[in-house]
Amino acid sequence: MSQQRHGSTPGNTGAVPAFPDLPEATIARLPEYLRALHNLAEAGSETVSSEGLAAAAGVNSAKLRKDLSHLGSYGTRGVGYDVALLIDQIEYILGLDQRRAVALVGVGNLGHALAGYDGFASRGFRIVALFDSDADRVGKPLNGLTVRHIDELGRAVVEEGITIGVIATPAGAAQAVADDLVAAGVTSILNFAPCVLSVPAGVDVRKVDLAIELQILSFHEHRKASLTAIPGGRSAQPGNQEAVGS
Amino acid sequence: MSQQRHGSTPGNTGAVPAFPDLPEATIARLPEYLRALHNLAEAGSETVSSEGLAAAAGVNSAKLRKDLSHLGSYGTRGVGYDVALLIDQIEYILGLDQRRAVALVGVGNLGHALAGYDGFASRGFRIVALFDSDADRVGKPLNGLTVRHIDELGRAVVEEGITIGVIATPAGAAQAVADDLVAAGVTSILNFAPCVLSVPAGVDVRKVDLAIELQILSFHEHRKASLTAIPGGRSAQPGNQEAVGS
DNA sequence: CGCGATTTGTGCACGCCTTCACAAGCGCCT
DNA sequence: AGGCGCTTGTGAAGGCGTGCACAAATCGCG
Repeated sequence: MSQQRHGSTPGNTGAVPAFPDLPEATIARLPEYLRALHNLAEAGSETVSSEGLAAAAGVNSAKLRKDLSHLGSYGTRGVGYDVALLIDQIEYILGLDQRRAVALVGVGNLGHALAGYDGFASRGFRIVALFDSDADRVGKPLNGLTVRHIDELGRAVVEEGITIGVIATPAGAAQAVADDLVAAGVTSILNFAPCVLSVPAGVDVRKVDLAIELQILSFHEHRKASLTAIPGGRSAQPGNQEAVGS
Repeated sequence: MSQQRHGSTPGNTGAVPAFPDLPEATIARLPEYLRALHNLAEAGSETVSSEGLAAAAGVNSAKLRKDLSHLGSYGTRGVGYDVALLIDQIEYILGLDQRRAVALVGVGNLGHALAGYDGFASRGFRIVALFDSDADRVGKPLNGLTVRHIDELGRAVVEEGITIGVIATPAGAAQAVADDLVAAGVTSILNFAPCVLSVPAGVDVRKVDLAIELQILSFHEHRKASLTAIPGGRSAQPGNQEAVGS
C-alpha cells in the first residue's frame, strides 16, 4: 500500500498551521472523495450525506466519516456535509490550492500520452517542461511545449518552480533520471518505469506499473478458472459491488 | 490496497490443484519479485538469497520470505532460492504460463500509448483487439491492429478468447463500456477512467488513476513545505531508502 | 418550545499485515 | 565424519486499518 516511508518528525508539537497527521490510507482516498464532490457540485448539490458521498466514491460510509473526521469536523449532524466547504478543505489539505508545476522526463510512447492527458490540468497540475535524452526528440514541439535535453533539467526546475517529476523513460534510464531530479531539488517523483528507485530520505516516490496491474488481474483469472471445476460453483450474490480506489 | 472484494468460496476444500489462498498484499508483490528475478536470471544468477532478492524488489527480506513461504517451500536453507524454479512458480501462480488476450477500449490519447506499450507483450499479455465508439477512429490501423467499433466487442471476446478488458475512455463512457465487457464475458477489468465502476460479483476491477497519484504526491509536498518552518528540520538519515512496489 | 427523525463523530473489537527473533536445516571445509 | 556458518521458514507480537454500533448533535415541525 504505502509506497514510501520517510523520516517521521518527532518534535513536531506546535507547528505553524497544525498540519493534521493523516493515515496514509486516508490520504489515498481523499482524491477520490474530491472527484465525487466535484461531480456533486456540478450536479447542483449543496450538501451531501456520508452515505451519499460514500456511494459516489465507492467506499463504506463509516470509513468515509472516519476519514473526514481526521481533517476536522466539517459536517453538520442531521444534515450532512457542505459540498463547497468540503471541496475547499480537501483541496487545501492536498495542497491543490497552488497549481503545482510538473516536469515530465521521457517523451516516448507513454510520455506522449501523459503530456497530452487532460486529467492533469483539470485537477490543478501543469506540466511545464518536457525532457528527453534522445537527440531526435529534443527540440520537437509537443502540446505547446518544446522537448528539452535532460541536461537543462536543473535550470528548469529552479526557473519554473517544479516540485514534482514524472519519469516515463525505459527502466534502464530511470534511476539516473531520478538522481538528476533529486539533485535538481525535486522532492516528489511519479515513476512509470518498471524498476525500483533508490532515493534519499525526504523524497517521495510513487510508482505506477501498468503490467503489474494486469498480472494481478491475471492471477484472479487463474484463480477463478481453477474454481470452475467445483460443481456448486460461486454463489453469485445479487447485490452489485463496486470497485474502490487505488 | 485491495481493489475489489469478491465472494469468498466457503466450501472449497479439496479443489483440483489445491490453489493456494494467498493474501492480497502478497499477490500485489509477486509481479515485483518476478521482475527482479528476471533481471537476476539475465545477469546469470543461479540462486539468490532472500536478502538479495528483497533488495532487488525493494522490500523487507522477512516480508519476502513470508510471501514466498505462502506458495510453498522453494528455497534451500543455507543457499537461497533457485532463480529459474522460482520464476516458474510465480509465473504459474499468476497464470502467466498462458498468454492472456486483452481487449483495449478507447483509443484516445492514453489508449494510443497503451496499445503501443512494450511492457505488456514482454510480460505475457497480448492486446488482440482495439475498440472505440468514435467513427473517426474506427477502421484506422494502430500497431498492427485495426480499431473496431465497440458493437463488435461481444463477438471479438468469444473469437479471440479475451479475458481481460482495459478501459481507456473518458469517465462518462466508462460504465457503459464496463457493462459491455461484462456482458461479453470478460471477468477482469483494468480501468484508467477516473470514475467508480459498478460490476457484478465475480468480476475483478483494478483502477489506475494518474491524477490521483499526483494528488497524493501533492499532499506530501504540502506537508513537507509546512515543516520547513521548524528550525531543527528533518534529520536526513544517510542510509538511502528505496521505493516499494504498488 | 419540545419532540422525533436524521446524520455525524467515535469508542471498540476484529482481522490483516508487517516485523522481529530464532529454531531448523543445508552445505562446505577441515 | 563432524562442526561451523549461512539461510530459510515460522511463531509471536505489535501496529494499522476497517467496520459495527451507538451516543451526541442538529434541524424541522407541530
